[in-house]
Amino acid sequence: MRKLVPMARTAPSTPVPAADAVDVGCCPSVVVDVLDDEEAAALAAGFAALADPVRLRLLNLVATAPEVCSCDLTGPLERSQPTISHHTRILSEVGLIAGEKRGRWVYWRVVPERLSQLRAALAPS
Amino acid sequence: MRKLVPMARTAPSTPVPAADAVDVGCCPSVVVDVLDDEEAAALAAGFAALADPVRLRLLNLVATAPEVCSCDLTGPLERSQPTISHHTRILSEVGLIAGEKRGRWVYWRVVPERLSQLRAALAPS
DNA sequence: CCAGTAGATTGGCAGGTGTCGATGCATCGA
DNA sequence: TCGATGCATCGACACCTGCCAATCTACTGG
Repeated sequence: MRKLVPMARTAPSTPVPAADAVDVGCCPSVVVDVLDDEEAAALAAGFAALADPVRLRLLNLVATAPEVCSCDLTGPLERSQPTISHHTRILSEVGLIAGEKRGRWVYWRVVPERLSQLRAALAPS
Repeated sequence: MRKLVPMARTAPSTPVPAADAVDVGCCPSVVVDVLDDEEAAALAAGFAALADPVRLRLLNLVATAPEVCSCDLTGPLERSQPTISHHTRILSEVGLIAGEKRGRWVYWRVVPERLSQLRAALAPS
C-alpha cells in the first residue's frame, strides 16, 4: 500500500456511491455498475464466446443473412465440420445464436437481444 | 451441401450487397459489415481481454474511479501481485486501460474510446 | 549509499481451448 | 429397406491461459 499520493485521487473504498441501484435489471455495465463475482463471470462467459476469430466470422455470416445453414459455414470459414459444430455450439450456449433443425439441416440466426446485452455492458451510461 | 431448401432463404453468396462500404472507417461491426480474417482477429483479441472475470472486475474498479493504483487492486480482486500485473498488462496491451507511473506507483485509467470501439462492433447499425 | 517498497518478469504447473479424424445418430431419397 | 447426407459426439493432440512463488528492477527515504 501507499502512504501518500503525489496527486489527489478519490478513495478506492468509495468508487461510486450507489450506481448499482440504477441498474436496468437486465444488463450490468462494466463502466457504471459495481460488478460482483457472479456478474463478472456471466459477462466473461459471453465475451469468451466472442474471443475467437472463427466464431466472430461465423457470427458475422449468420448476422448478415436472415439465416444460415451449418453446411454453408464450413466453406467460408475453412474449418472442418466438427469444428464448425463446436463453434455453433459455443455461440448457441451463450445465447448469441439460435438454431432450428429443418429436415437434415440446421439453420442458425442471431439473437439480437443477447448481443445488445453484451453491448450494454460496455456502455458508459 | 444441400440441393433444395424447405424454406426460401437468401443465397449465402450474397450476404449483404455493399455494407462494408458504409463502414465508419474505424470500427467494423460484426452485425452489419463483412469481416475478413484480420478484422476478426483484431476484434477477437479485444474481446479475449474481456473474457475473464478477474479482468472484468479489474476494469470495473478502474472504470468506476478516476484512476486506480495497482496496489489497490490486489485487495479487492483477491489475487497475487504478479497476477494483477499480468491482467493489467493484458488489458493495457489491447488498449482498454492506460497506466501512468508516478513515483513508485502505477495509476490506471480506462480508455473509453477503445471501449466504444468494441461496443460498436456489436451494434446492429 | 543503502534498506525498503511497488511493480514487472520468469518459471512452472494445472486446466482450458481449437482443431481434426473417426464414429454415431437421425433424416431424406430411391 | 438401404445407401447417402448433414450434424453431433468422442478421442487425441498441440497450444494457450490463469495462477503463484521466487526473483529482478526501479524508485523513495533516510
